Amino acid sequence: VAGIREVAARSGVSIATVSRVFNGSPRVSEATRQRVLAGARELDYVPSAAARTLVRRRSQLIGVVLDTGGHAELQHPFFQDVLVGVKAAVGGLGYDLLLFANERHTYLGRALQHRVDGLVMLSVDAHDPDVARIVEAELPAVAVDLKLAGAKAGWVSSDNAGGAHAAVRHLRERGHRRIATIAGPGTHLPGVERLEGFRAAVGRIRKSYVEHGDFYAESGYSAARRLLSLRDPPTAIFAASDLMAIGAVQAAREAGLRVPGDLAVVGFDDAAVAAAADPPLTTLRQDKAGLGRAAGAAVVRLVEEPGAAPPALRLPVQLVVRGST
Amino acid sequence: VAGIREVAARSGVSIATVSRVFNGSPRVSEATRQRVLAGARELDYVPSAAARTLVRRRSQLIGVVLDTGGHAELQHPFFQDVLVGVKAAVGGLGYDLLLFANERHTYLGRALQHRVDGLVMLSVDAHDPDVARIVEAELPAVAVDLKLAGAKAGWVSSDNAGGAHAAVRHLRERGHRRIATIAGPGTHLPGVERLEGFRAAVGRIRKSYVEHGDFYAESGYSAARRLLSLRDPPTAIFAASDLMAIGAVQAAREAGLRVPGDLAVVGFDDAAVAAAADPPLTTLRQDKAGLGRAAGAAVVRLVEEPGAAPPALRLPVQLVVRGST
DNA sequence: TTGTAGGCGTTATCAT
DNA sequence: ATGATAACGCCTACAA
Repeated sequence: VAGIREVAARSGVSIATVSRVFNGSPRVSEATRQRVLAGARELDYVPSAAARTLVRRRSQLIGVVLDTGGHAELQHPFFQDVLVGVKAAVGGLGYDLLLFANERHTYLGRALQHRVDGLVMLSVDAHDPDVARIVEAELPAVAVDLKLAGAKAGWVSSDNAGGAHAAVRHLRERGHRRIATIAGPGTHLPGVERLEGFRAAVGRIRKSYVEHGDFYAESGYSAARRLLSLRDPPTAIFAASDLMAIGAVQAAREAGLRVPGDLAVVGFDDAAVAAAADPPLTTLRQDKAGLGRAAGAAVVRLVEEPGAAPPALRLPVQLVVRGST
Repeated sequence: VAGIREVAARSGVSIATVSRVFNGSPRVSEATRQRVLAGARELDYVPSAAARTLVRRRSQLIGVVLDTGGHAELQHPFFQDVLVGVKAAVGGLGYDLLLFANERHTYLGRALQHRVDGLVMLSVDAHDPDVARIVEAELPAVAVDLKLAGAKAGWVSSDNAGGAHAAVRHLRERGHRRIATIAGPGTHLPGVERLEGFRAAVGRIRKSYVEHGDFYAESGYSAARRLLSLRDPPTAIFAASDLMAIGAVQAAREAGLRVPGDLAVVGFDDAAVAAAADPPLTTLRQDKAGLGRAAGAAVVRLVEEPGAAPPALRLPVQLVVRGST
């Protein structure tokens, strides 16, 4: 609880000098610098972030928004891995993370309140008016899986369409012709793009071969049940997430089908469950931590480099063939 | 970017009055209150957290420490669920979370720098001298799975011993007599307590039936291989985590054993993988979000109520019987 | 009920 | 190279 004045007194200099030392100013003699540093250490002095923020108008904080009003919010394992990446990237660059928990204000309001230098948005609705406000305010912001675009706003995402394409190609090679998909919600970029990629890859497709889910297992289960009860059921299913794929496998089993014998299933994500599932899931691996690192590094660049171009980054995805196909 | 003075000017009052309005002071007439509120809304005014922190000496921030220097830090799925709980609890009470990412200082240093009101510690080493400093400093702190004890420091954890006991009882009922365990690291409370509970439940036990792992799958795999290569191998294994249990199942399989036919396996956590695994894992369900909520609510109580007693909380654990036993 | 003014702990400008 | 000192945006006695 020692302040700059105590340190100044103890080392026999003015507070201005102490401040200079802690800000790496070259205008300090090596002798005094050492003296100040020593005094500071003895008093366990640490500059107050609040005071600094007030005068510098920068907080060295990156805000993280992580809540979809509705569903299980940050429950999906995907977010944890991305968060790990964000943390690693911004931490290395001297920033800490502010995880908004208190829901009193709009995103912009909370950001301004804490004067965060930038924002990483992990699970927000594309049509949320709050998001638009952030872009307008030109607060540095990078979204994951959402095409934020603005002077200071960018995005990072996986190659969703390419992944879907690879899934279809893989299933084709395995001899499948009747390939259906359990797509994600049309409100999310991955949902949309994986479906588009799928469509482009299969060519003309009967409408009944496209079902929708919400990325969680339960929805994959019911979607698969609908697909399997068609008069001409698919022999392969491409699910837009591993959890939905697992739900689909379960539905297949209950219908007396063997996987991959009677039905092949491909997921997306390569979440931890994928490898442990029965059978181990063939899936498209996203570089989740990589997305996080990219997002984190990008906001910081946006914050620190005046003319930096907002990111519009696509990370590659990798087909991991396991037992479900 | 509007400050309190702009709002004051716009609504024709002094900044003191604006401040009173935003702090719920009763010494403001309803008329002016409305006028001020209106003005503030028009200007999108939000009080600066930095300025507030400076004068109030409280930040409305709860710090979260989440890194074990070594291993995959917050990689384990357990932490995500706990974090969800913490976020929900503190958010509802008007606090936000500060996730330390920048590793320049000690925990205490970072806490003081940001003037966080309290700390939730999710994955720290019991012997870390930094932790001791926090306790001494009497900064409100609650740890998960670590028996922090001090005037303002407490802890929450699951009923590890009870869970281990339930696992053994369950295996006994299934007819098993040769029961081994893959314990967690002796440096972590859950590792120690689950092993103690196991020992107490089985009575005398041959030393070779106790192996150690680090909670992750790979370590469970190798531990199980050692157990299965004994001249008198166990017919059942209690693993201190689901991931290790899954590793054990894999080892059994490679040894040509069927689960649960030749070898029964019980895990701990009920992580998402448990239900999806092959076979679905019998395990002890921890209320992970509950741990987080308890920790979050407890720190806030420690912060807001001067005489509050530090928590020393044990949450119940539930046996979930599935296909692996 | 409302306003004035000092201070919270720093940084940064101007002097010296 | 170092020292005064005015902000930074807000809260809170103390006055009115």
